[in-house]
Amino acid sequence: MNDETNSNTPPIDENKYIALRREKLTQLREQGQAYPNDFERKEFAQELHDSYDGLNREQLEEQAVAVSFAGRMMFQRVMGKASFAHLKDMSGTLQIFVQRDAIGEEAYNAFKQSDIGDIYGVKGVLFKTRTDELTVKVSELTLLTKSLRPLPEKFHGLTDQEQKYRQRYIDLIMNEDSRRVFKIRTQTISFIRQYLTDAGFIEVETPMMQVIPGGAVARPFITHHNALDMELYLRIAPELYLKRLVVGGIEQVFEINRNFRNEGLSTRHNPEFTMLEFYQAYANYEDLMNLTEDMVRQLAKAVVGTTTIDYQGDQFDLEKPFERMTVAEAVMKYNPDLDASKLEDSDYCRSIAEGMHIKTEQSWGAGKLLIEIFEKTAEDQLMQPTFITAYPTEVSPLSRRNDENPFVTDRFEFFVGGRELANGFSELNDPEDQAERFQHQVSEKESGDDEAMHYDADYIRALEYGMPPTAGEGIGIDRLVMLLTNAPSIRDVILFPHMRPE
RNA sequence: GGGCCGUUAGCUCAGCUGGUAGAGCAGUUGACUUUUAAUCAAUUGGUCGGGCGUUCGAAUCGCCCACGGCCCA
Repeated sequence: MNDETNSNTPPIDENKYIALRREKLTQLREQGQAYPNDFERKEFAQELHDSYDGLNREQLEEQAVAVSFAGRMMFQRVMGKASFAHLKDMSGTLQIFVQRDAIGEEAYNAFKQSDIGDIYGVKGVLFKTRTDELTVKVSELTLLTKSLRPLPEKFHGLTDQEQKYRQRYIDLIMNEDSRRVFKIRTQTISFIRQYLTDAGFIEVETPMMQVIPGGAVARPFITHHNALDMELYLRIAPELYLKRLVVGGIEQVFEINRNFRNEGLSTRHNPEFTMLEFYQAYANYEDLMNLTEDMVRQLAKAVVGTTTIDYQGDQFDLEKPFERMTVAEAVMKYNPDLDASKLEDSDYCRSIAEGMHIKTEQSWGAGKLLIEIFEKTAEDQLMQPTFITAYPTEVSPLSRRNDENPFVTDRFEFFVGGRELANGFSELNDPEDQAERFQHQVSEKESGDDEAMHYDADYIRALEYGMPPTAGEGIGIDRLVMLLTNAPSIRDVILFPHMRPE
């Protein structure tokens, strides 16, 4: 960073606490290397607890276990000529016991000057206190990093939502539950990756910057490539690229990566979010429902140890077979007064929708109207794990038509707690049907729907080479993690959620 | 985009119908060689989110703005 950028840096908050710590840092600089990098950390807190918590005082004393341990000081208690402190590392917390007579008067006085948040390396021998807490009796103590900013008070921790999101590092230092959430997130992604790999799927990476944003109905972010002087779109979905790979013979393929959608923010929407998409040739949407059911059930067992999920006051059972019903069945279940035989009649659906104060467009057919009715009256009632099938063709431009009823497609969405977690279908592999559907989307776009899809000519060309019968699915990882961690907002499961600049 | 709520010390929060801004923890100084939200004594600390207005007087009332939270579209 040069001087100019420094001078452009807005001043950040300073206060007397920071000033006092800066003075201590200045002294450290005068005494030598203030930021040493030669401490050799050999043990983690948790492995020491695992190995030695079980031993009694006498056994520990006999073994005289020497350790070299480092961490952030989260707690310090000075009692005259001896002090206790807790050092926290990535794995957990370990107590240290520092005595003047063991490390010398000069070092001990320096230790008394330290602040909560300082990072220490210690060498010493393990012992147990009167209350049987595993503790390092320190023989050598090194201040590795001076902390200049005071941490939140230990009892309440950091509760301010905004600060948790903007300064996630403080949140992670202070809140065990936040660390737990992000650990479960990591474990979730690892589990899924392993599950699919074990099932013969191959993981790939496809473009995040696309010339034609496809694969979903959403508004994209636009960016610009200088050398080529052209607009590019951040992807809204990887779908069309993954299906090109199926054409190319990668018959079972998946990607876990970020999608970007230029839409409003809410507790369920972040502009960038993580999606799993996977495709399997010679499978249909029912195979994928079965796979999803098994994967979600096993995932829950693996990462939270139970298939009974407590979520914001509700309880969901992932053990018993997931319910399955069609869109039309769901609409009738929650609107028993409707005429089931007229749900494919656009005039009928329009009058019902308008009676529900749904804002409709003239161009909408029965399928779109039916989905609006479904979303308004049924979706948020789907609490227990439920697959909804038979989505109207009109709202499923990439899905294969149903053989018996071309009004609907071989598609499902998966709901838990009233929230859509997954969307899958037998893929439309008829290039001529796909071309027509794209054409329909283009006319929607021309009549003002800026979320409608573009015509992707190369994708049609790929299909013309022949894509085997295939089923594909997308699972929203963030929402899945919300469910598993009992998180009320998507921002709680994204390390650095999007915020307006301070 | 609309509605409601919030923004006060480093952190967590009080602050009534307008009258010199408070607590706990943290910090500072001192005591204490097995503490667990340690204890004891003393003590510092504020542009009350920003701006404008009403008023003799505004953290408090009104308007505007910023940021956040929740709900709705």
